[in-house]
Amino acid sequence: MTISDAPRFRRYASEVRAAMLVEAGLATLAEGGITAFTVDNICRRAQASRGLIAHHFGGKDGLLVAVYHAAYTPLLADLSPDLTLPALLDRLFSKAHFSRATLNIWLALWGEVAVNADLQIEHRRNYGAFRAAVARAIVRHAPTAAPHADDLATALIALADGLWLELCIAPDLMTAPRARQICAGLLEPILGPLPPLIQQ
Amino acid sequence: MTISDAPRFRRYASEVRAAMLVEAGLATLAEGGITAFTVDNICRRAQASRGLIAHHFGGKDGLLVAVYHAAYTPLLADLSPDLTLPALLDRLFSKAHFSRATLNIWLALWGEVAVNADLQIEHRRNYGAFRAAVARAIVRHAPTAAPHADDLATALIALADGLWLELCIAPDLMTAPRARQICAGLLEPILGPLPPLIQQ
DNA sequence: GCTCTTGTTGTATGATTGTTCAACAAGGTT
DNA sequence: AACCTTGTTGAACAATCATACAACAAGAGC
Repeated sequence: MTISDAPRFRRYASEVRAAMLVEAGLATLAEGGITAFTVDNICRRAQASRGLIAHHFGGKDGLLVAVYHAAYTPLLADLSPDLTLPALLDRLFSKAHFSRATLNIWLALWGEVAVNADLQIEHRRNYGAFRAAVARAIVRHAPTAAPHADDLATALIALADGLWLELCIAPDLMTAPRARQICAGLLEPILGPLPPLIQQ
Repeated sequence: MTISDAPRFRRYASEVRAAMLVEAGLATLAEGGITAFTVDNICRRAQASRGLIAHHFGGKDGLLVAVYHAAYTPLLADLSPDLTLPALLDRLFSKAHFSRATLNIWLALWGEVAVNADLQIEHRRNYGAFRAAVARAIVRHAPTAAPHADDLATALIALADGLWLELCIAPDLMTAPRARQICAGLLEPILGPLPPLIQQ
């Protein structure tokens, strides 16, 4: 009878384990919404013990803030000042972002943001940065639209979010390319042609 | 020392009490999101004992479905076939509907719908009826748009939802009239003038 | 191979969750 | 005024929740 001396667990660097927990949190939100966002569920998925969330994030609320950050990261990455409008649309309607899993995560987060003051502050800051980038891209694409750039940026983001929401109702009908097409169809009379850069 | 013989509680007709619980459920969602949607919170708000939710709705899930219905009711009411497009916009961007409280309720519900199969079925049915009415109003307003009526209806609803979502970020900046104006601004190049019928 | 740092475990704890159900009483009917 | 229907109560229950913390051990440095 041999007693296994294989390590009972593995030690990770703090940032690595934190990232694993955030990833598990995102997956949990995608699968079960905010209701499923429990310490047990997340730690089970991350294959870690319950104590780790408190240890790395101070508690469940801390992890939720980190998860929120992680959700926003791909949208805010590489927002260079000379990002073109078609490139921005490509990003908004990419398969990775315009997906059911990502939508579920955002719906769960929005429901919390609407009601949680701390998340709200963070939300406004991130959203503000994103809208500013959209407005810049609009002006760059159609300088004459500059006076209404803010309204147009708001409308563009609203359209993207609303079409995205459509995935809740008809995930098979509302594909990313079709959403992009509908969005461009409404903007082109005002902003000129907005061809896709990448064929999906 | 007198012992009060005032009734310890009041009996309501089944439908009346059910409506009271639904109302309390809506208020709870508006205030605290889906996380606050608990039997205790709702019954406390409705000034009823805990057993009543099970008695009238079979359980918490049953109440949630009823609450979902109640949230959709004002949107689906009076969708007569000859509803005009400006009148429809007036409804979507009315102060009662385009409000923070209503948005919070919907964000909480969407987060659940995304993840709950029963709610999803109900959601698709209601949403389908609503979009059909929007498409009818579009064709009625601009018959030449008939071939793209479905896409336009989708886009219109998406815009309304997305602008509504803006209340999460800047409740003071995004007013109902401004949202209506932005929405009309995008649709008018395609559908012609869409003046508000009612001055808010 | 020893030590020391620190990431990790898992139990204990108390609060809160949704559901059940037997007892109760409000209020109309007779 | 006695009765009966049925809406209502609230305690009991098991399950689940987030957190705290003392014991543990992985693995790098020596």
